[in-house]
Amino acid sequence: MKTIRFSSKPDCTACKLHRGAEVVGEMGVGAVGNIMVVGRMPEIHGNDSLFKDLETVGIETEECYFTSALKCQNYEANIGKTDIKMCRGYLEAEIRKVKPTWILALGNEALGALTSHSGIMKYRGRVIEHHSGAKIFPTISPNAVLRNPGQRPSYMADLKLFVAEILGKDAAIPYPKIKKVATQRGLQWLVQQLDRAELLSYDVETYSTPAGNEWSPNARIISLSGTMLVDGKLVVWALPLSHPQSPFRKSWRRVLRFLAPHLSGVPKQVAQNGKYDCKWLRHFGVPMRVTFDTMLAVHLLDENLPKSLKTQALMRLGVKPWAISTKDLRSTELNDVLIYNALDTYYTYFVYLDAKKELKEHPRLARLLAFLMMPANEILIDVERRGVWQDREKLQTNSKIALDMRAEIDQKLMDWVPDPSEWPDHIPTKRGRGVNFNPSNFLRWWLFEHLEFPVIRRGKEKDDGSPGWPSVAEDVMLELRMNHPHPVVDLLLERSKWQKYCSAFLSSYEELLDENDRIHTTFKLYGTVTGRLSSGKNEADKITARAPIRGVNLQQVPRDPFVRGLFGAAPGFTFVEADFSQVELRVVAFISRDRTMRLLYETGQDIHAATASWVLGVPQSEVTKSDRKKAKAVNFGFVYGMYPRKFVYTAFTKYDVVFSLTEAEGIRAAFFEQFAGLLPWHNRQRRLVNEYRRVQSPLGRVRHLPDIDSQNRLIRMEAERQAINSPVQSMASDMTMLSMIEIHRKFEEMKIEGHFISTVHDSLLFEIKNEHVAKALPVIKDTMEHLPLKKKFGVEIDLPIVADLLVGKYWGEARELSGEEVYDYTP
DNA sequence: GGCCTGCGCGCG
DNA sequence: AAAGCGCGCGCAGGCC
Repeated sequence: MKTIRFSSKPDCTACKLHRGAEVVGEMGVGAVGNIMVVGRMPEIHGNDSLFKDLETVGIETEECYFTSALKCQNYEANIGKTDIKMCRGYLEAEIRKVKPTWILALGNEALGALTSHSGIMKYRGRVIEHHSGAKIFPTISPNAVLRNPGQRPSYMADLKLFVAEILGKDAAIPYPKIKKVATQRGLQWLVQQLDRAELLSYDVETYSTPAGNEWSPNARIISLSGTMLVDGKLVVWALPLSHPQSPFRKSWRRVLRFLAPHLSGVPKQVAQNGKYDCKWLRHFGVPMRVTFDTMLAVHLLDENLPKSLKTQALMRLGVKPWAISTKDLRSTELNDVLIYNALDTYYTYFVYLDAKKELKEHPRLARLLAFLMMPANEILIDVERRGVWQDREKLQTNSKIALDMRAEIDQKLMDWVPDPSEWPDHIPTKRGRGVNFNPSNFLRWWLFEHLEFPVIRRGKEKDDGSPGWPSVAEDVMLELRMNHPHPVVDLLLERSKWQKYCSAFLSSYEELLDENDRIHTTFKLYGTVTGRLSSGKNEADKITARAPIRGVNLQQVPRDPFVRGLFGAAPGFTFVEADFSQVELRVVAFISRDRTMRLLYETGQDIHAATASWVLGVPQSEVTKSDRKKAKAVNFGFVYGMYPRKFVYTAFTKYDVVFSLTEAEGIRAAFFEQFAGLLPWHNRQRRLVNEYRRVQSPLGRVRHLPDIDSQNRLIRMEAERQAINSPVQSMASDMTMLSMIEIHRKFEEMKIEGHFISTVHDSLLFEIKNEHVAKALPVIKDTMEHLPLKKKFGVEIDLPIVADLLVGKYWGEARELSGEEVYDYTP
């Protein structure tokens, strides 16, 4: 292999980078005609850890040419586009000489130098053609990975993908023979096969506007595919449905209904993110289930890894991504759609096998999948389909009120706005120079220059080193109200509330409320690193939706009854909210075994009130509701590793109470003296994460924390705090999930007419037929307070767990029940 | 006009 | 010197 070394240009002064540089004009070195690796600065030439990464995925470093986008080594300068441009000539000369077939671009600067594109996170992993004919493959820079090891898994996945692209062929798994089911005889064949199959991995291709919405009038299933295990043999098939070229384009609904019992009768049903496919298939009359979801399994095994089927197939099976070109499947060749659809199920099956094997080595994770994730998934399919009832009239009334309130405030604010002729030209707004009381450049100019309020705080420093925007956040306004009272400040504070209500909540509720006055969300069981659910629109909506879409976030509904009180129970039903009382702190007491905290809970005391009592120095009997709220800040903050400075800030912004730094230090010291078991617990978690680079919850949920290896001390400390918080948050949310599963089962067994309709981390929401409320309440409370944790996970939580029940017509306006009322309920 | 990011803020 | 955790979403600015 011929190698080449360009002579360096130590006297280059083309851009500013040569000034103060450690190395000037250093060119690349390495082999000709094969792979060119382009980093950011010349350090890349001898980067041992990069060499190791490349060797790991099977790239011979002796056969590569190493060079950089910038030829000067200068860590002080702020690198701009012009600097990269000036260096481009050198890089192009190297490319002409080296004639690489592949170029691996590491980081945004390399991407910019090679393609003029910017945004490495967007372009990573895609092949881009260079004008020389070479193929460019961008990914993130190895230095970014060193600074932030959490990026490592996806970085290595990219490198593996790069190798797969170079080799240009798939690895271990043979390409399947796909049976196209397009005739009556084909359907008969499919029925026979399905009836004998022990396992089916399935997937649907769908079309609707907005995307991903099975309720749309134009929603249709384009095709359905499967990979089956029949008598020990794999059978792969694809069924065209509503596609212009499909023989079943007119009868696809009937075809589905015909196949329904045979499809849903297969004992094992595997899918990737199958909740989506189930929602669609159930909507069109096929009662499919998911007995094993590859996405959920993969998420449990490593919550940090990319979970898409393509990535998993690549990482686990070495299969190169398969794809079809266009988004609108109706105008894609039917055969292409079918192949794509079938390959999805085929590779899902192999990912399933691989994930199952891995789960065998992690029995606690396997148990979480079987006892929590899959049952929860099954329940959530119907919960999402059912939706939550809203009072349509109330929504209309309140929407109008909110809009009017905002308009009224705007009008008052206008009194202080000067005539546009007095505005300076430099107000840089793209959308004209209109008045805008949202956080905008107009507002910043108006407040801080025209009205001459002092700048309290600035946002993040900009890339070129200039100071960030003056902040107009709520805490800034609160401080202005205190020290520089002015009607404008009060009005703006009031306005931001109504603005948020209008834009984020009421208007989207109005758009999304369905014809049965119900509003829908999509829950994700793989949306968080701790095991909590996340809630919102579905993925497809986020990408393509322009029109109204289904999917509000049910976990951030303002507690103000003005908004929360819109949600409720449909006529004839009662709304029931069941809250775990202080469940996270009880779990802290359980895990840390702190004696004081345990004693407080064992004797049925209120820990927030207790903390309020000694922080504020008042007897516990005189602790007010707002005192208790302040104490919450103390408890949560310090338990999870908050320090005095931040505590002062949070106490002020979130709880409206002013502490000095000295006071805060005193409170913190007293807190850890009071709960003497907490710091030793913190230290245990720190030791564990440093030793194993991960932590586990008592139920066995794993949080990987690769950032513990960061070279940056602040990032390491962040990982340590996450090691403290994660097991607690995980256990608390798993308790909520288990409650949901158990209560759902009991409702079915006891034939209680009522449904679980939503959850917000430590609370469960139900809609229960009026006549069945009395029967349901004790079931809910007993289940939550006595979860079968011992039976299912071998964990005995030796502390009282308490659930508070609230009953009413609307959420947020429901009445809290006493213990007796739960067991002897009269409406 | 599409797409991305930073910020601020809704919730637990 | 700086140091709660976990989310999703809307707006504005700015790039292409």
